[in-house]
Amino acid sequence: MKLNEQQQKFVHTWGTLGTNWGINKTMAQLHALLMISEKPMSTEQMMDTLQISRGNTNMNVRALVEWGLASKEMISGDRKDFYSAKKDIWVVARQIAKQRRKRELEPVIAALVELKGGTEVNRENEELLNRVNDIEDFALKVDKMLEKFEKSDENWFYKVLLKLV
Amino acid sequence: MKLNEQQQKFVHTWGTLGTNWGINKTMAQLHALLMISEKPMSTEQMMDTLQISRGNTNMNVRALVEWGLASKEMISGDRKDFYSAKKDIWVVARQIAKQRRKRELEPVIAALVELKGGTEVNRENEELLNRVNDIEDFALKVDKMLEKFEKSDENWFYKVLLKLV
DNA sequence: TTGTACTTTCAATATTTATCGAAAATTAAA
DNA sequence: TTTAATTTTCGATAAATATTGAAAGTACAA
Repeated sequence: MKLNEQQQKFVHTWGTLGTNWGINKTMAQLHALLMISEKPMSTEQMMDTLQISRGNTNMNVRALVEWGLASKEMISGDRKDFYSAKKDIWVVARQIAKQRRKRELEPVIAALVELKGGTEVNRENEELLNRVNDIEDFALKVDKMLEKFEKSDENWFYKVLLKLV
Repeated sequence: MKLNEQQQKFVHTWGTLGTNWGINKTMAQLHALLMISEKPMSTEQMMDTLQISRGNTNMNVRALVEWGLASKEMISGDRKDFYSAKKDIWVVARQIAKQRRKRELEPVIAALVELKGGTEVNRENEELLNRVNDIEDFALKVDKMLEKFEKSDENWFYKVLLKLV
């Protein structure tokens, strides 16, 4: 697939954004590419278009599948695997929220709970316990919110926004 | 400042968390340390406690100040600079939201707007324009939400949560 | 089976990011 | 001023992360 100038810019921009969000460039660029491609793409096509290696393509496209942002497709009459992306940004946002909750929030909550369990309540640990309690409380709230978001739709989000603003 | 076992664990945990959130380990550990310290700390004390170099300490403590997560304090009779952290987790969360909005969201919105501006509306770019519009729309909504969050307090957040869940 | 098209793995390499430590710059007391 | 204490900068180095490319693995048609 040969990209025109605007399409290249988009892929590039999305790649940079990914970097800022802790997603690696290749993964984000593959995602961008699949989002603007009308047909599912093969590994070869993706390698060609983005000028990256086979291994890199394979690893990152599978990461996308694991994140629920792309899916493997079979095209009859062809032995290759093809991939396409979820194009609905709300679905994408929810999948990302899900991953981040799992990877960034849950471990902290677990760690804080464990920390509290082993901490003696005395003058020396007072400040520590205050901090841990506050953070845990906050983390649990954010966790709940994300959980809700994961299960909701665009319409819900829009309503919430109206209430807030 | 000599940390007891629990305090060390806390600093360590917060450091790991920071890493997952794209904040470097030292910055997060310094923040944790200042959060559980009852008194403001000097560069020396922080270096000692965390076993890190002067340069590293200086750079990261200044990053904390820049993020609004710590502040410089003068202690009369001492020439050194001392630092202390915001201890209210709500304040901390809001400051982080502010930074992330500025660094991760605003550049995307700008890039998308620019991209749209230079894109010819034709069959070839149809998919691209759809994606860009959707993403822009979503990004603007999130941006609004974060903006609101930045200006609100714990109580507001709690109310919102009640409505949602 | 065997050969072929395709996918996956992984050690080597490159790139990016964080950290150190010593020199330079700044600040404030003498 | 001069001097000493302290902070900041920055090139060198280390650590972490991403990417390559070739070899190994898999699946499927003949």
